[in-house]
Amino acid sequence: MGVIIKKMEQALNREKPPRLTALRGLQMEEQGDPFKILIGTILSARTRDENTTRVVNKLFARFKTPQDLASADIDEIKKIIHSIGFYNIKAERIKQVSQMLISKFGGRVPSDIDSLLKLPGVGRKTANCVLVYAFDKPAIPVDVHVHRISNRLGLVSTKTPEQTEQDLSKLVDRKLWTKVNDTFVMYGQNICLPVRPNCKACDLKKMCRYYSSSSSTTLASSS
DNA sequence: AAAACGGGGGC
DNA sequence: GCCCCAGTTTT
Repeated sequence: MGVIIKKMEQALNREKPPRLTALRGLQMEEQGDPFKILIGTILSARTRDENTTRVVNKLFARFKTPQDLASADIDEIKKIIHSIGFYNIKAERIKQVSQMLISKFGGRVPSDIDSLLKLPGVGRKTANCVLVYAFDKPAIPVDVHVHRISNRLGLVSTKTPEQTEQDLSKLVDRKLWTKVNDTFVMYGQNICLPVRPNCKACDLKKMCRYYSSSSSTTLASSS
């Protein structure tokens, strides 16, 4: 797995541009704060990341703690995050999450999966993000990119992200559990796209089921 | 199993 | 103008 990640990183560097830095609201200046990781991850669902990062920073400039957000005016929250997708639902949820943190978890973000999954708007992917990024606990957040690429490379053979998570966790060294997410996601955005992936730039063709089963017309053209 | 939530960016 | 996007909840 370490080799795979290294080859992905090399390809990403070689393909110069995208690198969409400052990814995911988890690597902002506020990283390490479980509350901000939790809220930032909830807000990032199904939205482009540069945009979300900006919004998250704006939100935390105004509301810094669960107490702040729990008592915030919902319309002000909505106004701040209005430029991201699903902003209406997300505003309600992050306020509810903050309230529940206070009422059920002593104002702190819980560090076990069962408690995290009780929070509104928190599913497996978000819960695992909090576990591994905020608490350095074993967890593999499986989003569409991790799921797709793991299957294309034959690391797993699964239908659901849950299965992928389970199978991957047996395969991956604990040290790499955050890297799998970080690297696969960037690779998925920039090279191993859902459709017309840039296989020309990829050094993993030899082990790739998608590549070996694709005709040249389904791959991205070079010119 | 499928629909619904959704504004912004790429083309 | 059309299509897609670091999911989760509800039907």
